[in-house]
Amino acid sequence: MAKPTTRDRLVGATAELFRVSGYHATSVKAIVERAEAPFGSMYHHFPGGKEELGAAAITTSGLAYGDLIDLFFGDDVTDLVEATNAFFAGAAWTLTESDYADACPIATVALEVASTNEDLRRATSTVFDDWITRASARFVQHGIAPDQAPRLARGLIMLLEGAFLLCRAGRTTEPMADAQAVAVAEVSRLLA
Amino acid sequence: MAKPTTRDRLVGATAELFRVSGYHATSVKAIVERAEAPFGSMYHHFPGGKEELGAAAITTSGLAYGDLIDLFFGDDVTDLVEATNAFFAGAAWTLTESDYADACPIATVALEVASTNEDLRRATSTVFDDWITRASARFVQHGIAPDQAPRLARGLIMLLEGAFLLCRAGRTTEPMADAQAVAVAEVSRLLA
DNA sequence: CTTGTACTAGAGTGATCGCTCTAGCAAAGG
DNA sequence: CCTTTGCTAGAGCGATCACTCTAGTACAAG
Repeated sequence: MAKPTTRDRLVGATAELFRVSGYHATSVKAIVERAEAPFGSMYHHFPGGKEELGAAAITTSGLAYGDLIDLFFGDDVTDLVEATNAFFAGAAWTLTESDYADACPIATVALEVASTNEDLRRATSTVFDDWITRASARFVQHGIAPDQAPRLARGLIMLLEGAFLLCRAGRTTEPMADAQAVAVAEVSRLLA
Repeated sequence: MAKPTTRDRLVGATAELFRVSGYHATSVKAIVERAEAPFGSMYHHFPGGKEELGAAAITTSGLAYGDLIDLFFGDDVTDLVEATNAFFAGAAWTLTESDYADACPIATVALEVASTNEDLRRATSTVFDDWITRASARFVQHGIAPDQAPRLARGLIMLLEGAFLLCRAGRTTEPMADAQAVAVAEVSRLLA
């Protein structure tokens, strides 16, 4: 497989560092080192500096993460409850496999910039909206009433994000299991 | 009312800045300026520097925030569903009143330090555990089965934290209303 | 070939970071 | 009175921050 372009490596390295440490704890120097890119190249590809690169990383990694929604709730799903169980179980598995480092790619940054950087805040908001739109469509496809689907989508995402927070803070997957139980109950209720 | 001690003002100022900007975007200089404290006093009261002051701010503001649980789910509550509605409605009101700045006092910091600073991670974990313990006791008091209370407590906290994230990112309280609906459904289910 | 464009490469910039250090002040104990 | 203790006060430290600047390289167009 060919080596990705310098620009792609920069975006990828930024996304990885954002996920673990957030925006302000990630230095430009650390990004270019991880990306094995020269310092000057970063400001060539992203004249807007760290902020522009950060926005690209949020959007790219956020939308890529959204692909998991189509993966877990795709066309071949026959039982929405079962898919929901698999979705949360997968999140728990990823957490333990990565020693609680690999959770939501944008949540940390989203909270950091929500009140302090309007451009980055909008980038995170766009990603969340994308997830909700995609999940809603999938839920309708699998039997949820159209007027209830966005509520369910937001509910599951909020449970997942809250579970990521508690799991990472406590270094345990117990909250994820509880989130899964609440999510399944809600899905079942709206299917009935 | 008497002016709080320098130490208390430092902790309070740190907590306020953490809530809006998180750990790494909050500088020691900004803290002492907001606290109207001399620079040297900070290192007298907190020889461990920013990290020790940060841990104190997390613990103090976290436990104070937990008092809201006893406020909303206290002895005088007769209808747990109604109390749950009031709890989430109060969170939504606080968000709009503060222009989406005043949400969870420790969530941003918790995600920032979860994988990078073990002492601070433990401080955030202790706060979350305190909330869950207190909420569980209140839920049992109001009719939830003891073996289900911790799950419900975690569920509501995760919904609240997830809602804070989506509300702040999107500058809307719509997710909080959806979280409220899911929470009420879950409370009702476990009361039946 | 020459020229132009896209990109690589890293030394060097001022600003700000967390923190250390010394000096001085206020009140209590003898 | 004098000394001690707890705290105030801020100048100054090295390190690191995001970023700028100049120079060099690779390659396509003409």
